[in-house]
Amino acid sequence: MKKEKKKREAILQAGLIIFARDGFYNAKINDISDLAGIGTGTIYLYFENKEHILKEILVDIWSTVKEELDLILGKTNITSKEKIAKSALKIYELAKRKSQIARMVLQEYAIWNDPTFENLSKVMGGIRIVLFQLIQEGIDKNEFKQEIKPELAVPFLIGAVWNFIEFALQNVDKYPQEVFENQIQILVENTFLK
Amino acid sequence: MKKEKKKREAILQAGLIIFARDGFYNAKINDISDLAGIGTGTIYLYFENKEHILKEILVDIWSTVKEELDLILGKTNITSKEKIAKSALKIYELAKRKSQIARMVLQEYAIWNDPTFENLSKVMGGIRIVLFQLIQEGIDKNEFKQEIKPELAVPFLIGAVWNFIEFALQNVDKYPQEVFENQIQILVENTFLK
Amino acid sequence: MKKEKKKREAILQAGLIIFARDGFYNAKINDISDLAGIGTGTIYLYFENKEHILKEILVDIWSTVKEELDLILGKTNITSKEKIAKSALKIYELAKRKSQIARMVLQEYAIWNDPTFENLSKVMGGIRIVLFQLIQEGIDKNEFKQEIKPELAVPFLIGAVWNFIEFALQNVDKYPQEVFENQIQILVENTFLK
Amino acid sequence: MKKEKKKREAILQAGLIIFARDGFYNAKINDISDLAGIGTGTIYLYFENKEHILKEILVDIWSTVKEELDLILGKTNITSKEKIAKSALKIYELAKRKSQIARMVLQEYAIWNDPTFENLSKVMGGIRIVLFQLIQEGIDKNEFKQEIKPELAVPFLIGAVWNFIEFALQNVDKYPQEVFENQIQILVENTFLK
DNA sequence: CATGAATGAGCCTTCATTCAT
DNA sequence: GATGAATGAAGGCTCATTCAT
Repeated sequence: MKKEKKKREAILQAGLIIFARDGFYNAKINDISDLAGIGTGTIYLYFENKEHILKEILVDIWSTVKEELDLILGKTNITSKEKIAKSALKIYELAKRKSQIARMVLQEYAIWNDPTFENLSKVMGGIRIVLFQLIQEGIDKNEFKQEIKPELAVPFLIGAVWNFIEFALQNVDKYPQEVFENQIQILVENTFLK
Repeated sequence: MKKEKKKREAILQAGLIIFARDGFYNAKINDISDLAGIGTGTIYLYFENKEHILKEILVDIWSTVKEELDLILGKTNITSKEKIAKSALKIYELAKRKSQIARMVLQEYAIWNDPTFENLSKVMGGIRIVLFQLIQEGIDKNEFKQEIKPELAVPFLIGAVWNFIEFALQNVDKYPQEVFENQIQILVENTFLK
Repeated sequence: MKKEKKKREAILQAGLIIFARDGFYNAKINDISDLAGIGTGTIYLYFENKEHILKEILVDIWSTVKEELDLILGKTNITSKEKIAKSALKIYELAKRKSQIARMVLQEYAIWNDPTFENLSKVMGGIRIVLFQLIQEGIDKNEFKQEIKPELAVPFLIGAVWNFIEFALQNVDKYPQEVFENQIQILVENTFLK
Repeated sequence: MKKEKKKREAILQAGLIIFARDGFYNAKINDISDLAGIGTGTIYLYFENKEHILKEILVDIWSTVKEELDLILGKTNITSKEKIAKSALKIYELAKRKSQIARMVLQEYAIWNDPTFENLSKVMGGIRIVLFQLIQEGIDKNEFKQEIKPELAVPFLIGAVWNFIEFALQNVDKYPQEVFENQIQILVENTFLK
């Protein structure tokens, strides 16, 4: 990794933590640069402004999510029911593993669709498409209810999983992990089955 | 309606619109007072500060939602499946009727659980309880899947409906209303059925 | 006392207490009107503005002081030494009896000489003149040091007594009253004696 | 002098002038920064807030006074009478030399004892102690009146000198300097002598 | 006369961004 | 490239004063 890349990375890492802790509007650029171990001005060598740091963080995370979903969609040896359950579980696992990241992403939901964040919208759009395909596939294979309209089911599904995760992260100690993993799959599967 | 009430109401109405348009942090107190047709300082005769305006707006809205859910929960002549579908539909209708309000509420999701907003947390907690009871009832009556844990299903359900509405409000022209109403019920019902 | 007078009086009484408690700049007009048991606007029927309330309070108090000093100056059967000691004692007693008033007067020292407070300056000027005459008399009668310049001794004396009182009021419990009374006389007498 | 020090100093200098001209409550931060030739925000790089600027100014000045008094107290080759006279003269000279500073200090008397200004109270306390020792010494050496209680004489003395200076600064042209210097010494000496 | 709700000018402070070194 | 001191626009909030009732 080159030096330049290293500093960009440090800013993103620090931004992640500070944004997650304070939220976008209460996060201070100086806190980010301090945590990143660089000068205040250096931030502006790598990012246009505060918003662009957040944008890139969110794009990174959701890109990872999308990659995982693409893998699942591409599998041929499992049912749609299994695919959709696996997708939910995968997202849950990702969120748990990087709970700090997840928290941040979840809290800044208001920005997901902000038109000024083009790249982000693009990534989010990509995720919606994958999920759309996943659901459509289930319908086509007659595994899922025929009345379901995939384009409307997608936001339903995303909101459900997202808020479930938010809850799970806040109540990490109240239930064994298996319960969370089990429940998210049951609920998601059930949502679409005939 | 007394004069005093009228001015409070004007502030809340204006706050609603400005907060929905700009988000909490970008909303300017002067924009709110201008829109309300009052002086800057007048705001502070009725509200402690900017946060408290938002708080009250959110409490008002969620209180209405809770009242409706209480009514549904209290019915004795319908199945749990119907109750849960009706609940989702009711929330959807409320949101549609006051879409501006809904938008605002949805965007400020980050504040729902903010412990500094006591009253709000209380109302949200109340809603969670009603939904919990609704789901538990379905399980007890053996209408819903026994494996479902209601306390985990609640955030799943809330997130699902909330994000579905967000989507519906953004795509109001793309589908006839019946489709939205139909889909939200199908998806919600399905989530819990055996 | 007529009604009108009564309300003026109430404002002055309340102003006294609030100004003494909070200082001029931190005192709030509403606190004064509340304490006076009248409406906010009523204040402005009797006083031009906040400053004029303070002005009148200070004029009242210093006028009382001046009257007492005039009486002492007019006496013919006592020495100048006794007169000057008696003057200091008198001021001390006045201050003690109305310690709340005194506190206020003392703390707003910065205003004593403010040119915008004409009447006040006039009263203060009157006090200076009385003290001047008192000291001059002592010099003329050869009781006091001939080198003393009365016009310069006056501010010395005023500052001394004033700050002594400030200290006494703050340490009311640490010494018996006789000690304060005794000391103020000794110190003042001594200052001028041959 | 380093750059950093220079800017701090510029703020203190400007604060001095503005506070002296307008008083603490009427002084505007922007006036200070303008006069200091810096940006508004720069003030807050060096001082927590408006109050802290004033605090530091006052501490600086009174510290200088204390140092001078310590020197005088330490002398062994002069009488207590001379010491006390010299102290008063020294303070007078300091005030004259930096009359603008003195004016400011005098006008903000109300803050001298404000408990929120710890450092300042500490310095003022130090001055009181030195004067106490000075007077006690005179009593012990049987130069001063035995009946005098030093702890009560101190506020008397401080108030006297402070108000004398205030007067002197306002009437600088009316008397030759020697008169002021002469009188302050006579009055102070006399106050304590047997 | 009396009221107190309404006003809005004014000010301290913050913090994203810049730029001289 | 890197820095961090400096900037100054912006905005929430206060409170003396007003005026319709």
